[in-house]
Amino acid sequence: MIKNMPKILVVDDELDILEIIRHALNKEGFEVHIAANGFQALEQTRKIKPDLILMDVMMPVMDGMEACRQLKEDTDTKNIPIVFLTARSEEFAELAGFEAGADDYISKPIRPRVLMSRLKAILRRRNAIQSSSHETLEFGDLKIDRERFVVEFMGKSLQFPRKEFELLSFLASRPGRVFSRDEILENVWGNEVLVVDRTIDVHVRKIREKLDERYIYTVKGVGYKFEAA
Amino acid sequence: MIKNMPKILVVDDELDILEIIRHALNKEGFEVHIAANGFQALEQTRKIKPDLILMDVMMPVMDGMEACRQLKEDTDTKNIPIVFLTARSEEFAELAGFEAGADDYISKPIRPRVLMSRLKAILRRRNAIQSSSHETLEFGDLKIDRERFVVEFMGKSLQFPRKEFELLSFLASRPGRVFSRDEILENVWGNEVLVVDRTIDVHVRKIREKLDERYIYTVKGVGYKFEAA
DNA sequence: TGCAAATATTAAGGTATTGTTAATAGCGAC
DNA sequence: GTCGCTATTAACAATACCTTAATATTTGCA
Repeated sequence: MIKNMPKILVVDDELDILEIIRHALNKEGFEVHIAANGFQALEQTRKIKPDLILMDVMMPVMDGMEACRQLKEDTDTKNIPIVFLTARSEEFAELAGFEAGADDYISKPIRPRVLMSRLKAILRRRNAIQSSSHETLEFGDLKIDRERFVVEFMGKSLQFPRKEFELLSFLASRPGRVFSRDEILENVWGNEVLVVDRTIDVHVRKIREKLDERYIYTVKGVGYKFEAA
Repeated sequence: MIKNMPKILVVDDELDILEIIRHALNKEGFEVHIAANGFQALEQTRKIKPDLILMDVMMPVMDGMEACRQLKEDTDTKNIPIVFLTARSEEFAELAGFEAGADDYISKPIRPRVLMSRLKAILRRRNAIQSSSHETLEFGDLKIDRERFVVEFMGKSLQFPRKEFELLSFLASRPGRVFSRDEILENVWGNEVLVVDRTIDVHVRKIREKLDERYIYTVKGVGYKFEAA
């Protein structure tokens, strides 16, 4: 029902600013979490896995720069974009933030419109279709074109629904390898899905129909695999 | 596997800023060389033939403007794009910079994402210009003339509104490739627009009307694609 | 063989995504 | 200013999709 809105962690020691930003972001539909210093930011980040962190540079306990550095060192968090809030004309701070791995910064005083458009621009970037998975997979008379989102089977071009395509594409990315339902859910549905695993069976059914009952095989008690033979 | 990364020469007399920029560019995979003034910049340029020069305007020994002028006079170096770093509201300096042959300038304070995207854009443009960036695209009875901003469809010449043209043109620039709405926003609307993504749908509607419901196809849950078939 | 567990299958409902229209705001030309 | 065109948004409709639940079938094993 409720769409999966981006989670944003806002970090600032000034409570009123925190509140203002929180409110503004909430209104846009973001899921907002807060922290009051760098240390809390680290904790929160590990807990909630935000899609983006908006962080003040100057803070007690642990400043933004240091928090940023630590987050960028951790494999689990280094890909989370970090946007710094800086006082105007803190040029050096900005450049240093850049070095620490920040993705952007926004000068105070904060203009809501600007804030929004920056955040959205950054988030948009991550929503680009993963370029790494753009190779087309070929197996005899089956071709999975990840660029066109099209499956070609025995000469015919088939439009697969998204989940079916992703599922097939995932399994076919490692032919022969058996994936458990849990692995499939992890990879095709994502981390926080609330889906019964019988759902996979249904998608498998549909795919098998379209592909003449070939390619996807059940390994009972284990999971599914893709096999070209 | 190691790609031939662009060489960038960074010229600034402030060593700490130089270091930070160097580090940041390195992280993006550029091969970075440095110089501390205009004179060194000339030397370095002749030696390493950088793909792009990022240069402060204000420097001792030889300022950026003068260095730029000299580089643009030399046949060997005049095609190397030069980007100036200028203090905020040095409008005059910017104008003078263009006169001196600069390709772009970036105002301090430097915004990381802006810096990167400008540099990449310039490098991209350079690569693109030689090949084919705004040639006219042809697909059977559809012709997209990017020079005249005109679409010819089944013999008739149609004047598309700007956004519709840009959208069609963008999708058609990589036929078959599916673009997510976010990618489309990023590329057609630009970096910092604040536009609801349903806007795309409306433009798509209008384009489809004009093109007889052909060419633009929806991939549900993913995005849109252009297909000539 | 028969039983239990795992997987298949089907159809139906709810939901997310897109389609479409119309209203509004903005911009430029005259 | 007014007219006309474009861009954007909002609101509603349409539909493709995903998921589930209920039931059937298969498989492994006692």
